[in-house]
Amino acid sequence: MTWAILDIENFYCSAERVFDPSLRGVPLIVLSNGDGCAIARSAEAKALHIRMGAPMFQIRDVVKRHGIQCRSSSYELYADMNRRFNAVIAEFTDTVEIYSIDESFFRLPVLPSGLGDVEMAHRVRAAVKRSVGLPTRIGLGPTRTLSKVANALAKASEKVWDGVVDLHDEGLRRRLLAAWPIEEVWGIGPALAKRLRPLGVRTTGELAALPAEVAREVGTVVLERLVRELNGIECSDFEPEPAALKSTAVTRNFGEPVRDVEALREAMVRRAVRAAEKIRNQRLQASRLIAFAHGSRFKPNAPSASRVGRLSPASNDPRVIAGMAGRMAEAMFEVGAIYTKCGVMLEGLEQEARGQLDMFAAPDPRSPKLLAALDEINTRFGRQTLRLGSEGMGVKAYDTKRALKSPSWTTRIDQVPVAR
DNA sequence: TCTGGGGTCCTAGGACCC
DNA sequence: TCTGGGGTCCTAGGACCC
Repeated sequence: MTWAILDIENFYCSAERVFDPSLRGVPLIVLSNGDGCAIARSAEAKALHIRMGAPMFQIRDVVKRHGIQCRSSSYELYADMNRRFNAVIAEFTDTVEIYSIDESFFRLPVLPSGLGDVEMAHRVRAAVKRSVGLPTRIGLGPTRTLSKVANALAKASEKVWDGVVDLHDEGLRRRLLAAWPIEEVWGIGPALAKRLRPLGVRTTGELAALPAEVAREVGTVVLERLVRELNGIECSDFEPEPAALKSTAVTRNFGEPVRDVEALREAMVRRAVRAAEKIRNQRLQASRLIAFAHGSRFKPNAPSASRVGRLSPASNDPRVIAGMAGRMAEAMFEVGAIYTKCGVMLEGLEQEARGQLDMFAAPDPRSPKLLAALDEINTRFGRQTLRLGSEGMGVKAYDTKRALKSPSWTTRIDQVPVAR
């Protein structure tokens, strides 16, 4: 069996280009929430040395000089494009594992077609290009980790490989891994690379040769498994079902810094309401709530505070969750402090209690119907149609800015592209 | 002036129990 | 001065991912 991973080239940029041809062939960057920094770059923008995560205020000159196109991120569009390309992969195989917004693992051989893996990979790429309009690369190997290395190699030398690398052949593998730096390997971050360097481990070939005990000592079982996988030994099975969400968070920078307790509480409540909505969508409830607020991490003496609370019984009721988060915001607020970000995290997620609720635990037996009505109204008429009084009304200075957002091409009927 | 958001896994250490 | 040996559960923090 073969592991394959398909990733979309410069995903957010490529997704923007599908519906806006004027963005094709020109340098393009997609910005983080609040239009703060570049989180996706087209090949042309990379050629102009725009770094991943570069803050806008630092690259403004280059952007202007070279006419680099900028877009705010449109997560609805990217999520929709993600559904589309996964549907195409699913035409070839019933073993698709969505790994991230722009990558999916799947297994080959896909169908008894008589074609080799590499040939099939090219077919999948062509189908995604034709049906969805997105450019891709595919890595193949006997384990997930090796397919990720193969994918990275395909990315690094586009011209040499034509978008598909297969690391099954041991000779080829030895040769390529010997020249591949460990920092580029899935699972090796800066800290691990730093600990491996003194041991003389700099290339992926050297990493693969590390004895298991040493790997475990330097890293953890995670590194030990990684080394095994580099040697072609599978350490993880195919996961047919997406794993249940264990925690979720809604955290945002403020559009304008916050200095008063009312604004902090209201912003916190808005995030809490959104977090509660997210877990209701998945029929989950939370047993732990963490609220935090802090100032700029680039400024000394910036405020930073958080509070942890237990939700007992577990809940997904915005009145409960936002109530607690709002009280926490008031409790952590310091007079004179300047806050630039706050957020709410929900943990200990479990399946929603179905059927009869505990009559002593449930504050209000009408709640399930009320929440269902809330979600239905907000789905039909738009988020925030029905809201808590404590959320406040209208757009506030602290709300995140998204000045450069493209139209909602695929998710708003009044904004679908028109062909003339 | 201006620097993203959202996840997972692992380990160590404390609390608590018998 | 002496003061066990586990087990489990929880939490905080580090490291990694995209």
